[in-house]
Amino acid sequence: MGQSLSTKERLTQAGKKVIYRKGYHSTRISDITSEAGLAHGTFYLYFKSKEEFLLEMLSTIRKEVLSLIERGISLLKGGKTEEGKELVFLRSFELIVKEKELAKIFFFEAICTSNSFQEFYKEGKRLFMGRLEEALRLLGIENPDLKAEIVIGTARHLVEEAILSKREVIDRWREVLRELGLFS
Amino acid sequence: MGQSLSTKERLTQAGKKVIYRKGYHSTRISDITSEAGLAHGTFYLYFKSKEEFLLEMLSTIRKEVLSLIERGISLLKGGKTEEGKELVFLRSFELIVKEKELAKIFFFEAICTSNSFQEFYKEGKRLFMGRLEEALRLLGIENPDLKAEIVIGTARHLVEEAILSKREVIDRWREVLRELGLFS
Amino acid sequence: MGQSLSTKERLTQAGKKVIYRKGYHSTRISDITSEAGLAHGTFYLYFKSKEEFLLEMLSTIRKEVLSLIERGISLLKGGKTEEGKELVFLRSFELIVKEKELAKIFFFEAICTSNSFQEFYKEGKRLFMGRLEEALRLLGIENPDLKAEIVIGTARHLVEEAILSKREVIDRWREVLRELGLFS
Amino acid sequence: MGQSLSTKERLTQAGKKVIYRKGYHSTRISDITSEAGLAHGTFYLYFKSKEEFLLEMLSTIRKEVLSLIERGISLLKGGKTEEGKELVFLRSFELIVKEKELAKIFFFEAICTSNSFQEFYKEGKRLFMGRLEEALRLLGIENPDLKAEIVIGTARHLVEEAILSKREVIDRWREVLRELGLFS
DNA sequence: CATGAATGAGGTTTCATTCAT
DNA sequence: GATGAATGAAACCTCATTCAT
Repeated sequence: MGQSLSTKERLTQAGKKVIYRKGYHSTRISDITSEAGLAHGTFYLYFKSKEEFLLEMLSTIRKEVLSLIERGISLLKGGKTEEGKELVFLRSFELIVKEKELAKIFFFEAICTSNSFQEFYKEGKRLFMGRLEEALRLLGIENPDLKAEIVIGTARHLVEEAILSKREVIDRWREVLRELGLFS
Repeated sequence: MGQSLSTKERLTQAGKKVIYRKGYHSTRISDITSEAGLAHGTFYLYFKSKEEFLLEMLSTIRKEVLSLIERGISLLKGGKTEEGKELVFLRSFELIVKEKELAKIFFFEAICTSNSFQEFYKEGKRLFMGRLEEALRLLGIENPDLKAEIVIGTARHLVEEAILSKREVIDRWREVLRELGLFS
Repeated sequence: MGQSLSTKERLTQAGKKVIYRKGYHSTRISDITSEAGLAHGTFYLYFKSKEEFLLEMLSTIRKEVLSLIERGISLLKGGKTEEGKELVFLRSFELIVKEKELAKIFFFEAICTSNSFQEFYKEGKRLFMGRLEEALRLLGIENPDLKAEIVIGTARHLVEEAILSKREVIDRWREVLRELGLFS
Repeated sequence: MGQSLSTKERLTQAGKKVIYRKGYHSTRISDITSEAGLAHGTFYLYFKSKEEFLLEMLSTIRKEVLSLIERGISLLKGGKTEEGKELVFLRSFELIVKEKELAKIFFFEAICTSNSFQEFYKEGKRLFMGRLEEALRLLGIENPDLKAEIVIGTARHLVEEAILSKREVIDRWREVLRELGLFS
């Protein structure tokens, strides 16, 4: 921290940026390395292949969001309802929107790259949904499984709007949560 | 039915099938033609390029769904509330789920193929949302624009489940509509 | 004559026109047939292949010009000097310029198509040169072989100007002949 | 010499050789690379496309000959008549004949490849002619523009003989120049 | 650690030619 | 004779990956 980034991190940052801009398929390894100011071959010192690189990007965002939600659930379990809700429903959403480069990669590149990435995406979605349902249950919401689907669907829709149309969606998301009776 | 299809239709059907299975990027023209039992070059008698082929697939599903919704809106305007709701909220959803090959192409290939396809997708989404909002307004629903976002997001989520996880989602969709106060 | 053209002739005329415009390599058989208002396959009822078609074009112009020159030489031999010179040096040049479509094909497509066409071109050139030298000898010109090379080279250059730059070259050609002491 | 050539140079040399032998259209990129002992893809590290490669070949010869003539003209302007004539009329011709591979590409491939190459050829010819006329004017020759056309046409004819029929033409060219009163 | 030249498999597209009607 | 749908060989070009320095 404060330190100049490691070579691997430079590649990751560059890849995030370039893939966000051009999409995974149109991004060449040399785009990433030249964005990072490194030689083409350097890429392969840190990643086995382009696919593995994508997987690393995807894991990052998946892990970050999940851990946020899990911390929220711990709070809920500890009786800190407001703080928990905040993390589970707001902070996690804001994180995704803030990390729109990674989010775009997760939501829009994962499915159409290959079947193994599709699996990765599905697994991620299942994990999100499970946590969400648990949170809703802890909050005593009726039909938590159904509500979870509505929440996750609408969230995804707004994230899409943020990414594809650069729309501001944070406030809208609060409205949605209010409408669904999850926030007041 | 039972009639032999035109060559173009054979290509379209084959393409739909193969792209659904392998994804647009992994599908080679020769995959499509050999699935159709035709020679490689035949493809180019009917489509200018692989991209144009994709566009045709995308247009098909977009047009079909939109026209269904529009017919529903006409009914709503004509006072036939129940029939209208049926078309706008149920039949259109069922159509998408039935045409899951095309739907997958629309929802998952459009965004990550090239910017022009992304625009096509965005335009489609805008059109869907506009119609949906209109329908909700005709039904006297409060906050029709907000509701439209929730509806479209959740619908998309369930379609994704149907496509990626082969989950049965028709009944679930009815539950969602009921939960949102749109059906009884 | 006066009759509508035969199918074969329609193809030939169309080919002449299209190849002049687009060049032999860029011209597709279907360009020729559609210019002629015929079906694609019809081409192959009259020509064995695209190459044979080119050969026929090339033969046409070669034959026409040679026969003109030969008639001129006959006149020279019969003592009709002025009429002979007229044919050999002027009419033949004018014919080539008038038939610029065929001339372009002969001069610019023959060499770079394949080795057999190169041979055809070389043979044509040898024939032209032989006749020209004979004519010059009949006229009692000194160094007829050398003069023939100068005449043929300059003629070709002006034809090129006419074809590539649409320059008017008939008068210029007369000046050249005068400069070379062949006309007064 | 004896030094190993750069990769780009190896490709250029190989291309020159192969195109001379087979013609531009019949030459595949892989012919060039395998002649150079390199992999197919290497070609595209040094040239954007087959067309750009051709352009480079064409530029080379055009530039070389023009610079020779321009040096000759400088000499003429400086009063060094004999040395200037030598460069303008003899050395430049010899250079073209020596570089017959490139000359063939310039004279026979440029015209029939595409319109942009045709333009390149026409521009080259215009430049040659302009210089030649200037030289003739500096030498006090009458009708320099007409003479320039005769000189350029005949030169081109002899170059063609050298290339297509492997004829020895240097001495013949001297005869031509003498016949035209440009050398003694 | 880093470099970047070289590799070559693989995909899209074109179009001369055939042939059943 | 005429048609035009279908064929499939070839050629261009890209780019992930390797490896000698």
